[in-house]
Amino acid sequence: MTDVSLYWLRKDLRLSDNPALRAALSRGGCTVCVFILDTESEGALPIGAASAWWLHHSLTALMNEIEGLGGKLILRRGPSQKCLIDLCQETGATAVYWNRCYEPDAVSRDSEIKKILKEQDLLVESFNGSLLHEPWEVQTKAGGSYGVFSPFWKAEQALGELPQPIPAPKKLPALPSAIDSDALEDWSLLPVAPDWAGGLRESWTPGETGARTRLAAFLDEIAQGYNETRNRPDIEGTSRLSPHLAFGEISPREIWHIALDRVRADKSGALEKGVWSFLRELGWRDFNHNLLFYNPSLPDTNYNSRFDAFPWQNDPDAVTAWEQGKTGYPLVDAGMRELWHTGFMHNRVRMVVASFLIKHLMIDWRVGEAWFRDTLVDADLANNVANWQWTAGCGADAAPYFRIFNPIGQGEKFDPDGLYIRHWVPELKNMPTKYLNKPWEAPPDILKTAGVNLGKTYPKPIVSHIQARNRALDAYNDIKGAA
DNA sequence: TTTTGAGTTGTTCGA
DNA sequence: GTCGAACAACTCAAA
Repeated sequence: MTDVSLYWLRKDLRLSDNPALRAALSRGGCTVCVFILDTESEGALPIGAASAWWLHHSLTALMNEIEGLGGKLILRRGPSQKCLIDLCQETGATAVYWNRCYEPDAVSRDSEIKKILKEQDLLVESFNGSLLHEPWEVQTKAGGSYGVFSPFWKAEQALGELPQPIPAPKKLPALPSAIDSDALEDWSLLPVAPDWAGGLRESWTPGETGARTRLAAFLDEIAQGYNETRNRPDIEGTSRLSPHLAFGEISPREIWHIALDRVRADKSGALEKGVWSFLRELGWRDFNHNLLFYNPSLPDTNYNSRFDAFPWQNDPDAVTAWEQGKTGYPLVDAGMRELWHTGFMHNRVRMVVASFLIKHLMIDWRVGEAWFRDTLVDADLANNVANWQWTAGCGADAAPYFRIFNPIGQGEKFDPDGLYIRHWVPELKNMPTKYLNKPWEAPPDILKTAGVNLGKTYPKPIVSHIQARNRALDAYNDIKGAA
C-alpha cells in the first residue's frame, strides 16, 4: 500500500519551479493533482469573464502536460474544504500540499482548511510558489511591514540570492484507480453566445509553454530597449507576462534567474539596464501583495482615510462612456477598446484611463477597479487594487494628487504617429496626426476629408480637459485638511 | 526620541 | 522650443 498525496493547484498552473508539487512527489507513492473551481466559499470572488477564458485554456494546457507525463489532473467544483476532504476519503490520501495565496479571503480559507485537515491527522504543508519573497520575509528594521516601495525593494534585494528553480518532474505517477473528475467543458468558462473571445485567441497563448515562449521573446527582442519601449503602446515594448504570472504559469523566481543568466551571458552589457527595470516590476508585484496582505481592507477602503471625504460623482452615463471607449478622448477610448477586445491594456494607457476616470470624471476608483478586474486577463486583486489606489492618490506611496495625466499630451508623447489610436479607434484612422488626439480642434474641412463627423461617427469629448482638471484640483484642495 | 533624507510613471507656467 | 520651478505637504524608514 503506497501513500497517496494530494497536490492542490490554485494560482500555480505549472510544473516547473513548483515547490508544493516537488514536496508531494518527494514523498514517494502516488500524487493526485487537483484543481478546484471554488465559487462558494466565504469571500470567493466571482471570476471575471476574461480570466475565466484564460483559466479554461490554461487548465487545458496543464492537463495535456500532466497527461504527457503519465498523470492526470482532477477537476472538482465546490467549496474547497469539502472537495479536499472528499478527495482524501476517496483516494486514501494522507497528505495535502499547496502553494500559498496571499489575498485576505484566501488566507483565512486556507488557514481554516489546514486546521481541519490536520485535525483529521493529515500531513499538510504549504509553500511559496508565487512571490520572490513572502510578505513576512521583507520587514523594516523595526520589524514592521513596508509602506513605501523604494525601501521595500532595497530590503528585498538585500535578502540574498533566490534559490535555484526546481526542474519540472520527468514523469508523474499514474493514479491507482479511477477518480471522478469534472469535465472542463461543463464549467462553462468560455463565452458561448456571443463568442467575444476572438481577440483573446489572437493575442494570447495561455499555459506554461506560452509563458516561456513569451519570456524568451521578451529577452531576445525587447529587454534591451525596455526602458524606452515600455512606455510605448504603439510598439511591442513590454513583456506581456502579467496574465501568465497571474495564473502562476511561470514563477517570478524562475523569471528572475532566467533573466539574470541572460544578463551575465551578455558580454556587451546592453541587456543589463532593461532587465533590471523589468525585474523591478517583479518587486512592485511583491510590494503590492505585501500591501494587501498587511492591509486586508485595501480592496474596498482608502489606504489614506483622508480620501473618505472625497466627493466622488455618481454618473452612470460617464462610466458607461468610459467602459465602452466613447469618451471622445482618443487615447482613453483606444485603451478601453483594447481592453475589451484583448483582455489587456498597455501599462502606460492603464494609467491614462485610470487617471481620466478618477480625476476627469471624478468617479470612485473602486468602480474602475471592478471593471478592470472583470475584463483583464491578468486580473489580480493585489496589483489591481494597489495600482488603482496609487493612481487615485489615496494609496500607499501614491502619486501626488496634482499629477493629473493630460490625455491629449500623453497620446502625443507616447503614441507619436498615432498607430495605437488608429488601430483601436478606426473611425479616426484618416485623421492627420496633428489633430488625432484632439479632433474637436480640427478645422471642418480636415474633419470632412478624414470622414469624421464629431458627435456622429466619433463622440465629442464628454468633459473639457482644463475644466475637469481644475474641478479635480479643487476637490482635492477641499479634502486636504480632512482627518 | 528626534532628526534627516527621500519619495514610479506629470502638467503647466513663465522666463 | 526649451528649461526650471511650482504644485503640498506628509509620511515613511533609518540613523
